[in-house]
Amino acid sequence: MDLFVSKYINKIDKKGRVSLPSSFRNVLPKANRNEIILYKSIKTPSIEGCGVGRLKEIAKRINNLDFFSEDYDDFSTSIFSEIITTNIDKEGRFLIPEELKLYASIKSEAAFFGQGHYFQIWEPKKGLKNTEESRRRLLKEKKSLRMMLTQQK
Amino acid sequence: MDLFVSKYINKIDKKGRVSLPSSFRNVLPKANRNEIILYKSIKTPSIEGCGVGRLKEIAKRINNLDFFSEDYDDFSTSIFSEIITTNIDKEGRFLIPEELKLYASIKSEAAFFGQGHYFQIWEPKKGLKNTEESRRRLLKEKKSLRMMLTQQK
DNA sequence: CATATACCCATTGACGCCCATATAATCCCA
DNA sequence: TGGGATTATATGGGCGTCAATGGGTATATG
Repeated sequence: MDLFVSKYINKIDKKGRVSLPSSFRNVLPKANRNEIILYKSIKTPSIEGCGVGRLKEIAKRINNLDFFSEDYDDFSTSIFSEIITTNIDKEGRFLIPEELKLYASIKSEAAFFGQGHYFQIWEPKKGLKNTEESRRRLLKEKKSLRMMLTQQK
Repeated sequence: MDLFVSKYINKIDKKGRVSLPSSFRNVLPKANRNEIILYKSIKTPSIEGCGVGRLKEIAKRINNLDFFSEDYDDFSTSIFSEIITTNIDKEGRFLIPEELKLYASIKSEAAFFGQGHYFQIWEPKKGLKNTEESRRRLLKEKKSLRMMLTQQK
């Protein structure tokens, strides 16, 4: 499986280390399996992360925005200037930078949420609450969620 | 046969393992025959499952949504973070995650119901009851059922 | 020199792999 | 075509490996 899926809650130890879930590590290309990038989510108080390869994809997405719009500057500033690369140790752990932990209110535990081509890191309670709210919003339009899950190609 | 059909009731052993019915295993592509995805059914207290190929389809569809829209986040959160991949061992068994067992009230036995391109896993009694109710609902609209069953292509 | 970070080692529990058996389905040949 | 032989499926259990976690120590960096 080459997608970030499922959710995991891992502990942050005294040294600030936390294990990147094993299934997430396996999504990273074998070449750069010891490095990920992290940045503040634009829309939620969470951290987003992915392999370094995904940077190009993000750049493309932002490039597709209207160059002269306010959004363009806002997104490129918010994302690119805030990106932090982190190393993963031999045991599969990494350090969440203090600034990002503050942004996401993360203290002793980190909840990892698969998002397909990237993942999010939440303070566990906030993350679960966010999942519920997302689902509630979507269920208001049952048809679209069903379609997404059951449609045949 | 490349569809999930028929129903089976299998036991869950001490370790939590349960056999995926052989005919279901044969529906999975030989390439990814050792992995399936599971998620909570939207409309019923049951688990739905299918091969990983379907997940990639879903990923593609979500990826085509506007990256910066709220829908994008809602879909990827509700789907990717809720999906769980499980491995199938050499004997054709897999583990049903605790959270999903709770959701479906599954304890010692699991009932598998073929649903064509996917399948459902139920607590046996609930599953059979659901089948009856489904059929009863259909019979109330005999006309449409007749049409469905007798129509020639 | 002080703090932060990487590396190494250890522990625990969960999971995957292997082997075994009983029942059911299929085959195969006289 | 009957019936024994072979294969497949569902199920049980032992055991090694890996993931998550904790901690000691070396190293780097300012």
